[in-house]
Amino acid sequence: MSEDRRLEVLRAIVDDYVRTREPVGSRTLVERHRLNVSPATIRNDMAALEDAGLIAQPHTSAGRVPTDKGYRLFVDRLSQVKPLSPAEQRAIHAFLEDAVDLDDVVDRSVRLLAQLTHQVAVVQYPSLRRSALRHLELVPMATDRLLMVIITEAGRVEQRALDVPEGVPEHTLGELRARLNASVAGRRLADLTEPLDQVVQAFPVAEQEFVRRVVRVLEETLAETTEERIVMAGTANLARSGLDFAHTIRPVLEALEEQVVLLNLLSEMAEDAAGVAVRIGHENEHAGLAETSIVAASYASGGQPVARIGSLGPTRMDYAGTISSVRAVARYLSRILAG
Amino acid sequence: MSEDRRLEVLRAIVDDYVRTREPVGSRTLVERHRLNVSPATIRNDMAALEDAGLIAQPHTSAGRVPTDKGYRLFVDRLSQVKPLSPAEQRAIHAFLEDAVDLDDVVDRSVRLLAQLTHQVAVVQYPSLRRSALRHLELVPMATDRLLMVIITEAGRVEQRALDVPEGVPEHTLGELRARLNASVAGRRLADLTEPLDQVVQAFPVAEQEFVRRVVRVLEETLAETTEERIVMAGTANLARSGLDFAHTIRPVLEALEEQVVLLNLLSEMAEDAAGVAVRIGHENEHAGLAETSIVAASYASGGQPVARIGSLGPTRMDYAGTISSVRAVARYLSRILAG
DNA sequence: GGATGGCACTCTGACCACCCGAGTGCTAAT
DNA sequence: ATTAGCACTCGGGTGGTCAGAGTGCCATCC
Repeated sequence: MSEDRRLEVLRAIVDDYVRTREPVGSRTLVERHRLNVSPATIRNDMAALEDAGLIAQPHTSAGRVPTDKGYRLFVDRLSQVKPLSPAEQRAIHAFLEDAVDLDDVVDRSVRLLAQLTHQVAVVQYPSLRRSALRHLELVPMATDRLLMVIITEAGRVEQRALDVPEGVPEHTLGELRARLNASVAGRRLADLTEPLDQVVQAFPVAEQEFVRRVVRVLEETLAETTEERIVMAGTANLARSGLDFAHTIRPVLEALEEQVVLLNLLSEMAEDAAGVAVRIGHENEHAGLAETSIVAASYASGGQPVARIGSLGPTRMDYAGTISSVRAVARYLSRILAG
Repeated sequence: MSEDRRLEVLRAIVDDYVRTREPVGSRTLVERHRLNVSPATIRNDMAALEDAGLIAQPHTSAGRVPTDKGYRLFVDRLSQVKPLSPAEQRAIHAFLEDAVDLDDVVDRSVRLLAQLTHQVAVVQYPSLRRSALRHLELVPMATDRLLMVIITEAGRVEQRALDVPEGVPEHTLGELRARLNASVAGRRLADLTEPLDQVVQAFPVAEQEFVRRVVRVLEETLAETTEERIVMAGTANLARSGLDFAHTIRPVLEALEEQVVLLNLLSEMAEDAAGVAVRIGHENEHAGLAETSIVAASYASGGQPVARIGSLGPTRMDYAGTISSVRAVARYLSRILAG
């Protein structure tokens, strides 16, 4: 009983099942794929695959269906990349290139990915923490209130109001603004503690309390993870693949409404050598996502990965195609943000 | 044949059908509601209601179901307000009050409304156009590039980058900033054209081109409707009421993904005396929403209505309850934004 | 003239029995 | 190790029957 053929059978089962959504039996398998052995032989292989927990039958006397474990092995060892056509590549690039600002880039990316994969697409906004800073502004709103505006290399703009002691002179503010910009520009949060300390020291002791407060708010804002945002598109595609879910798509929709769930998920996922991460069915902690798989990849801004994008659908998905699409969009997204 | 009783019968049919999701027949109707007449009488009334297009039967020998027109009449003349309990009112207020900024307020509002109505809730961000401005900032990003930050009374912050001629002196920028703030603060877009004109005139001719450009970008940004944003919650509730839709919830999800559709819808809807607008089934232009009803109300900031919130569900919905909830949330939202 | 009781008619949905086909596992032969 | 053959299982489709809920209509009553 050849090990190779067994894996070939698994691959064939996954292919067929993904295409037809029907449990696949031994006869149809030998007919559709050119395995030059008899159905009986395949049955033996299937029995072995079932023992190994890679496939299962929904009920006696039905064909076989891949299990999560089966899909996992398929993804890790059997699926071959399905490169996008040059036309598709051009289309992606052209579409993203027309974006006018960061919001627009993110919006276009997520729609694009949803359309390419026919699934639910999610895009995480560039993390403040991991982004390099471009500019920082302090705007007086009242005598005792400042607005801090932070602009990152990726184009993200974040603002935060803070209370300050009354009567800080305008020139102090101006100096602080200048020094802060000189020390933060082009740096990321991790490299910021020391330069910011130096900024504080540069001021006379009497003003240090005020400066320290500003610096602390800046650090807090950058470190804060609650500001992580996600956008989503293609939820309607879930309804189309509704038949792939045991009962309803409700638990999935519920999980998707909890942005926290998605954010955790995306950040937990470990990427393989090719830069793509895949979570299959029950590998997801969240119960509502037990029947869904997620394909994710990081994108970069200024050379550094700053956030992730992903595609989510039923475990019965076209993994090869989805992986290609996710990777392609991530790559073009990085390219746009770099330019 | 009394007209009054006929309407009473319609009301009973709507009540029953909303509660049970089953076509309601003459016998069960007299049993459940204390109409002291015989089923045969009700049948006659039903025939009349059907002639008037207010109810219909899914198939011969089934009970009756309200039509869109029937719901419409019910909403306009028959439904009585269902005030929220004081406990609910307090809960709403307390929940919204804890919000830390505008994003948070909007986010909480939409979740709250989804939970109260068990339907899909949408909240439109305060319109820039209709909001009063609080502050305006000009931040130099490069020698030939400015960032304009606009802050509204409602707390919305909007930014826009613009190219400017090289070498505008710092003091010109400072003066422009001061003059702009003096002339826009507390005003809305409609009242802005003339003051802005005066700002332009206040500068020497040589600098007017630059100033004019800044002013034009400001006006554009405020006028632009593409920046209108919507947030949504409770899509999972659609799955629960999936049985209320002819086939799948897909067209509904698709419509919801097109923010433009929702924005148009919300802005088209005309509010009645009580400040609530209702669109029922086919009254919606969009085909995907032909089986859904929408209840919307405006909320205000600084005395002026600035945007809308709404609740969307199957036509077979609890109109009285939904209307109360939408109105309550809109009112508390206005209160929070005023404080 | 509106309300009612009676009656014949219709349609749906549940239940049931049945059978066909696809698929399996096992065993014996190659 | 592969294969052919065979007995077995199970789901799903087909068709028939039946009860129930509901209707429309007509004659009758107040």
